[in-house]
Amino acid sequence: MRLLIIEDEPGIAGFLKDGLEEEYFAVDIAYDGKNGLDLAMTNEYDLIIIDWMIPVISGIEVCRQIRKSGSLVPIMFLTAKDTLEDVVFGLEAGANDYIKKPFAFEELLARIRVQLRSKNQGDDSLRAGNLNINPGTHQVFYETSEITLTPKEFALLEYLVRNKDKVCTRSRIIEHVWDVHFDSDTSVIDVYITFLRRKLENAGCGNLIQTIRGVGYIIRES
Amino acid sequence: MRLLIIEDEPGIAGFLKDGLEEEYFAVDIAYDGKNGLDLAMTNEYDLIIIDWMIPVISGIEVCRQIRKSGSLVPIMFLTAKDTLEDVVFGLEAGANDYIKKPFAFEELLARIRVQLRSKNQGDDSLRAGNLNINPGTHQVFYETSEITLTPKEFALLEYLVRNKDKVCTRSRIIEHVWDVHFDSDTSVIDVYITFLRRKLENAGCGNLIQTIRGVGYIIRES
DNA sequence: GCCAACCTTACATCAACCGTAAATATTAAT
DNA sequence: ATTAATATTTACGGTTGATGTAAGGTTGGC
Repeated sequence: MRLLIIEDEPGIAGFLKDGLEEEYFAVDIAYDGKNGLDLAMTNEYDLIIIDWMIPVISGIEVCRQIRKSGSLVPIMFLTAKDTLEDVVFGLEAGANDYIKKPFAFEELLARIRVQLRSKNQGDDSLRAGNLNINPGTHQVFYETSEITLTPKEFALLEYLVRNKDKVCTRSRIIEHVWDVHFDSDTSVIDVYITFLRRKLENAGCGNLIQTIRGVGYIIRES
Repeated sequence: MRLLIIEDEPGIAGFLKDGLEEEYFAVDIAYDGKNGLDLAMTNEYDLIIIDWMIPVISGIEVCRQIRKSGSLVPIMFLTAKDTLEDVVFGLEAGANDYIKKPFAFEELLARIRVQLRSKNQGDDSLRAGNLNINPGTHQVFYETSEITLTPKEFALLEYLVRNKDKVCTRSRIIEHVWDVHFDSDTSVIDVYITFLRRKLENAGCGNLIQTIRGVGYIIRES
């Protein structure tokens, strides 16, 4: 899952990036509104966190612009202010949630998961057949046995399962799971698909990930 | 469906080509306006994407020249500028749509499909009798059973169905399904027609593609 | 019957993908 | 700080599968 953080204080931005990467998110940072808007328009994020007070273009304006472009990506505000008007303003501008500074990291994380879950309609855990993925604990189970994955392996599998029954093209995988936008000249994806397949096979869950030659990969339900 | 991209930055051009080829488009690239115009005049594209700022001949001039030649091919502009005058200029010059740089690949793809659809008046999914083609997922169904096709097979069938009830000449087929690297004067088309007929036959959908001797092929509705 | 166009099959070529291993980067432990 | 362990990336030969070529067989029109 890929997040964008638009926050001008390097301290907070770094703190968030580190914390969220530990939770296996791919995180991009912009230090002002203009840059943030650019990134938001050029990439497909799964969630965007915007500070209220940022230079060049205000947070609320960034939010409006994103919505104006038709995007439905979940947006969360970080705000020092907490008066009623501000909240109303933020929600009117198209935000999905907001959190007051200072905040506990745990709370932010919980709210992020709520947004990502609602995006995925309903169910908390991700499934594909008898495979069960828990984004909160980063655990993967096939039937009763747990499969141990490294962070990148987990992120890749999570992405494929979230998009089950849809073909995941190489460009999209590299955008969402890695932070890369251009360099299409690498074979990391292949290697990680191999890693995943081996571990799944060993757990008795073979043939889950199918190759679509020249395009990408797909996990088919059933 | 065959596209022409006129874009001087190799990074962006390559990124677009890769992404669009994953979507089964045949893609040609020109790195300047002169070259682009040459290609546009000598080949029959289904859509042309032109960057505003390109060397030798400007994007807008390329667009004007194409229109002057009588072609109605959908043209999309990539533009860093976004002032009203530029848009008006672009549309006056005969463009069908424009998209601001930087842009999300998803959005570009959506707009491309809109242009291709409107060309085909209306319906989103392609049909011929009980055969159903989905350009978004690259799937083909006959009644309830899915037919698995390779990219070239798919592209050929898609073209024939988009032009159902019209005779598709060999040269037209080559123009739209293969790209500029194609070495004419071979029997690839015949071979792929054979491949398609076999797979369709196996799915119970025989006699769909008819031969018009000396001219080409046709799929008749009903 | 003759010719040209088309169909079919077999094979060659090329690019994508797989799998392994080695190199590099990161993290944890001493 | 150094070392060890683990994770990630790169490199590369082998394999597979899609695509293109060529050649011989078949069909249809004259």
